[in-house]
Amino acid sequence: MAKQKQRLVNRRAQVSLRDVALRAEVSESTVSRIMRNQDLVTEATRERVMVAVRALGYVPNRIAGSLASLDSRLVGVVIPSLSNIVFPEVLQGINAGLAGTDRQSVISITDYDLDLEEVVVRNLLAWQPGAMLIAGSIHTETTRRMLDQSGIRIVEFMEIDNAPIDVVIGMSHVGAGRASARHLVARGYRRFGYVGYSGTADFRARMRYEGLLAGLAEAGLSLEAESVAAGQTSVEKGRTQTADLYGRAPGVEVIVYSNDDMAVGGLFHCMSAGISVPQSVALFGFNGLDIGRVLPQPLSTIRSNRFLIGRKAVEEVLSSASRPEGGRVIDTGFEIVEGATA
Amino acid sequence: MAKQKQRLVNRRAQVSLRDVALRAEVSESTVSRIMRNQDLVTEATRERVMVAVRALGYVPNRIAGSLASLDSRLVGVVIPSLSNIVFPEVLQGINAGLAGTDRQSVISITDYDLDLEEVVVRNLLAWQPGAMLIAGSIHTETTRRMLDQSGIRIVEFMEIDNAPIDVVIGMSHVGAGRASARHLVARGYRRFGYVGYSGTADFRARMRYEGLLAGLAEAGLSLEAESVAAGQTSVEKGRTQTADLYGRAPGVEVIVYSNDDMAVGGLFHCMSAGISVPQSVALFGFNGLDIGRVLPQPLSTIRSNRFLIGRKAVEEVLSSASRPEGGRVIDTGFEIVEGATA
DNA sequence: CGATGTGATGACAACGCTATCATCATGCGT
DNA sequence: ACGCATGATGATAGCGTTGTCATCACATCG
Repeated sequence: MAKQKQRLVNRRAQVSLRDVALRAEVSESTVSRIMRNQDLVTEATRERVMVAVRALGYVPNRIAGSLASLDSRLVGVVIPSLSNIVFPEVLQGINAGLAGTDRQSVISITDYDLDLEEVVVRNLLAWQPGAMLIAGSIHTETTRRMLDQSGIRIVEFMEIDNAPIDVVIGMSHVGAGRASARHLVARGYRRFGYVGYSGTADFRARMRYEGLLAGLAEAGLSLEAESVAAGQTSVEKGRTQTADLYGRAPGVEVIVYSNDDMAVGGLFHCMSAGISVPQSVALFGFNGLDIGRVLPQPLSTIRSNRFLIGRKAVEEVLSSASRPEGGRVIDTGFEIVEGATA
Repeated sequence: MAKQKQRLVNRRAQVSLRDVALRAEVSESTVSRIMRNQDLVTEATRERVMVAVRALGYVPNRIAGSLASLDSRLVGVVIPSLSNIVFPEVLQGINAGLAGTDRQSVISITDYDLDLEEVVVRNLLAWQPGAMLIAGSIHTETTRRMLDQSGIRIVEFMEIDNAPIDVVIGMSHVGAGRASARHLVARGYRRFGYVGYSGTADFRARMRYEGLLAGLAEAGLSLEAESVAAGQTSVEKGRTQTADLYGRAPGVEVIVYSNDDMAVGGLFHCMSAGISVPQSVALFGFNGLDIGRVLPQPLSTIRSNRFLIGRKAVEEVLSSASRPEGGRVIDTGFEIVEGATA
């Protein structure tokens, strides 16, 4: 006689496959097939089962399904922030790529903190995602190892300045910084200023900054002044830092910004302070945000394509379950937007 | 003799609890306890197990864990869009509320489509979330029933103009529309124009619009002209629709916008076209976005608090696992921002 | 007319954990 | 020395699905 263990309480709560099967007088297998739209089921049976499904308000349990099939149909997404508009834009691209598939994204935020990123990646990996999309290619050693050893597809997106674990998608930020310098030097500017925000956390902003310096150095130039704010990017900081920098170094001919947010703030400062742009001082941003295009004076900047990056990242992981030999680099490029501020 | 079924391939892939237990020469129970930080384990044993965990690179499988414990520790989030900045702002609040807890949000986008919302809610419910946060309180009958019958905590956020399933958090958009009208009438404006975007999809914009009409009616007034663009909100549309409306009805004294994006576009149009604001025409927005504050001319608008809405929504569902009797309405209010454009 | 598909359904063991109960030393009071 | 908490660990039955094979009723064909 088998020993019977009895639970104190019945842990089962929800309507399950079994309930539907009992009600429709078929096996659980049949209900399962119908719920997954597999064929091989008679129309009459399907109808009978669906009646039971509707009557009971049955909703399949994907947690159980994922465990049984060893496939969660989840895609992990890791981004540093939601307050910088570029990341929601990437998310839109990811969303567009996932639309119509049966995959679901799970998003986590790192606040530009590599240690938090490590925690977040571990927690996401625990959900057995089929792929992981992560912003940037600078991680802790442990994060890299976890991602690598997971065996799933990994896309590092935004910048392509470093070696990939699997695939990187984006543009060269060092290249963009250098391109800014060359472009502005070619237009005759010689006295440069820089306005940015806390350089330590945002590696891409730092890469652009370094590309800028390198580009200036090629022409035998360097920055005359810079003003960097702490914390996250904002239009307001662009405004205050521009006031600060231009007050200290009114001789600069052009100010290069870490990004468009800051540059827009700079333009607003100039408009308010009666500083003519680009005659008295020229302004140059980065990102190519929509807002820059519709300003009274269109912003001169470099456009990257965040939506495309997100969509291509998804396309890449959906295209194959295995990693390409030796990694892959997908350059989505960038484009100088002439504008009217430089 | 027991019949032995053999799988064609070994479906097991990952390092599991069993592997760790074997290596550390303890039972699976003990490893499980340690991974969940339960006490009752000797320090020596814990150390031995952790060595094995690290050696094997073991990552717990939350799908299996959730199934066994009947608790996914997931919070479903449903929003209409990522391209309207207010939703990422709510997400930030949600993220802040969830930080430090062991819950993880899962986000889905509806594109302002109630049928898609239904699909998305069903798919999210399949993940057995412990709570669901959903933008708006207008849903299909089926969506409402699914949410209601799920038994989990449901927060409908953004507007509080309708009856809750469980809890609603936000502000009255009809009230905000009416407040705009009263405020502007009190300031002496009589000839009103309206600029917005496709009213059918964004119910909140429509509520504000109707509140505006109601407020104007109180003063015996009505809209002299309106210009509504199709599709999603953008600064650019604000600009083009303003040009359209002001061209057709140059006599309007004030233009009320569906939101700040559009209003900023309107201001840019006026700046470019040399229309003095607010002398020739006044502009009034809605949302209280950061950008409005730092414009050369601060935007007059109504501020809502999206971050707060997100954070409070999370606090509410974390505070209790059961729904309050008869529902609950949490008003986060709104505030008229005087600005310089009206 | 029996062999042989073929299409529809059922049975049941995984999947990797957690909850629950069982077990087994120890220490302690009496 | 004995009974009994107490603390640490083990054994095992689920959790709600899916994958795989088995079964069974018919139709088809040479």
